Amino acid sequence: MANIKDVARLAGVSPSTVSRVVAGSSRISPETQARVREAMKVLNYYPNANARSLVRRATNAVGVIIARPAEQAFANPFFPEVLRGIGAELHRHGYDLVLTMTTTPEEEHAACLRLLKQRRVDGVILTSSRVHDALLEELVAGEYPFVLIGRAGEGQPVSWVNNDNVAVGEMAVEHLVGRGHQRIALINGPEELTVSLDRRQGFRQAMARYKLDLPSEYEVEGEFTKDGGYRAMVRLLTLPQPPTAVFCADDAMAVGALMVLKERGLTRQVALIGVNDDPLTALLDPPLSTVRIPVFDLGSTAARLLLDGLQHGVTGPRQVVLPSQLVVRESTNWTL
Amino acid sequence: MANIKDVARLAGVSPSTVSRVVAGSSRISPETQARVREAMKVLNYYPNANARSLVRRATNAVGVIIARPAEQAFANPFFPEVLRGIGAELHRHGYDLVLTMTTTPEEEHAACLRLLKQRRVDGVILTSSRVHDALLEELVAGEYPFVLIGRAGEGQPVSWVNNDNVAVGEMAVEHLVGRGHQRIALINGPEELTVSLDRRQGFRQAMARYKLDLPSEYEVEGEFTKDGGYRAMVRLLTLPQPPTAVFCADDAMAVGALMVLKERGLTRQVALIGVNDDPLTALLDPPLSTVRIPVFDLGSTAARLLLDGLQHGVTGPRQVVLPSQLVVRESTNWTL
DNA sequence: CTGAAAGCGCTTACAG
DNA sequence: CTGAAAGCGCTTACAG
Repeated sequence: MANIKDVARLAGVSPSTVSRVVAGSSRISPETQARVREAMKVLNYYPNANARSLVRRATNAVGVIIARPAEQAFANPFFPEVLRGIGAELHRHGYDLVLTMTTTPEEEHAACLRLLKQRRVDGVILTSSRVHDALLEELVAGEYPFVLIGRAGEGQPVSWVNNDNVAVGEMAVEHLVGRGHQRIALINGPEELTVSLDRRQGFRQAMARYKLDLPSEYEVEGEFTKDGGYRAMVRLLTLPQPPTAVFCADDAMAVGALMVLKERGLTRQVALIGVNDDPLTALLDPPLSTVRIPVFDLGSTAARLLLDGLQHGVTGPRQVVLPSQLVVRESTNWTL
Repeated sequence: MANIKDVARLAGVSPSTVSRVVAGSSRISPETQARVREAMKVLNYYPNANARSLVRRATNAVGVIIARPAEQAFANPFFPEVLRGIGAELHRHGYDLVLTMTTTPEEEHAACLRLLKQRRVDGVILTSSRVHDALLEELVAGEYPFVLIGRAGEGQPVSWVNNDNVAVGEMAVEHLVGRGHQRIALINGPEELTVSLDRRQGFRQAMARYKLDLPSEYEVEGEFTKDGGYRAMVRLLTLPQPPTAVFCADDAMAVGALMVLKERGLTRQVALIGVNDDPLTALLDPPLSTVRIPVFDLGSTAARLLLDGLQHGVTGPRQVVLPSQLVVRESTNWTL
């Protein structure tokens, strides 16, 4: 493969000059530029990014970490879609995306540092946000550029992009109350995730606002999967006073919950609403109501925040909250 | 950040020795090893992968190209799942994954060469296979290590992993014939993709074997999306003799086709079978029959083939075909 | 078993 | 406007 010396020789200039032409430096005469470009084309020259990284101390690559138990990684359309958003924005700015999929927080931690310190990516995007996260503190302490999809703790100097998860919980409850429900339960995701905490907070706030009774058995926790939703719904139905409506903190869970209702012929007895707007849930019987999250935008915005820092030196933590939207379908579109 | 000289100084050895310890070279005395390891730990040393790549002429990174019109990229669970398979295998061997998403063949071509020649990834995995592909020829000519998910043309010296798409088409028809159908149509994907050609070939072969009439209007082509399936089904239903069963070359298309049937109350008049086993299609009404593709395994096998070449110098093109499996559900589980 | 030296392919002050 | 030189952080024959 041709290197910069080959090009220089063919063009009759020094390697420095070739480097300047590649970099688009202004102080090169048009004739020299033309000769160099011609030589580059003849030799089909691509500058070696690794050599360049070494001296520039920048790789033009961003690390993305998807942290989820393997089985769940992509069962849920959230991750592919967020990746698409990130990829689109990185691509627009000529950055490459180094993808790492991890299953435990420890693995995530190690992978992230390896990416930054060994692979030397210019920054990192984390796609899961946990409540206590040693990784965040290490990244802050090391002054590594990174953006979190989700949110950090109050006052932590971290850049993040989140959707309004508290509002998501509130919207769901408001909608259900509007349909006449009073006994409303929550099937929530793992409580070490901020997304679960926030949706629950919104749920509780709205329940309190409407002065609705909220027995502790009405809040069930499970995995962000069909199975998690299935098991949770089974438990809710064993209660002496089962709920008439259930807010599921994720569409996959809502699908699992729906399976229980269908098996027992209860689909029109218990209202069901999820979160995410997974494309296929609209086609279920009944079509699932949901709160639509701007997943692509979460990804592209995270990438944009990161690149603003890397390219334009935009400094200091920035936080962005994107709005979500209620989508009413048959699973809740009836009055108690 | 600490570099190899810092470690050497602290351990009281030369950089060469540190390098050998990092590489796990055998000819270093245990005492020296211990001192070096201690220094590495104290300084929290990570070797700079870019510097290493430069001299080793290997990056320990593999490029993965997902080539699909943006909207479809991940609507279909194929890509996330194949990525998971690739990622798992790469991770096991300490390779990083550089992900590139492209929309046109030209973009794919350029991105692929950039990855290999500029970013210097050690090899590439292509996840879409087209019928005439200039890229393949360039990769072969350049002797770049790569593996295709799908297949190349007959006799092309290319490594690939594919599922048995001809058998997929045959299985679908056999199943439908077993249920008493004679008027069977095909809703196929874009014909520039080998996957579409092969499924169609299987479809045709089986139709011929059973001596069934196959008017040209019974083969409709569309995008691998819900919309594509929707439009194709509408066309089939305008025929004077509409089919009693339809083989859709992809689950997303089958879902679109199902929407048409539901709108017209024809779900029990026309049998429907898809391909892929998208998790949610089992929950539709009626649950969709399908042919299950081992998508994760396609990804992990592709990565394994590539790494066999990179790590163990396994040379020469190799081809692997993975079996698919008929999954019968309500959408076809009735007799005409 | 260990070190000094050369070199991987670039970029970038410095000098002219 | 252009070039010679030093250096980015490693690895690896070569020598001992």
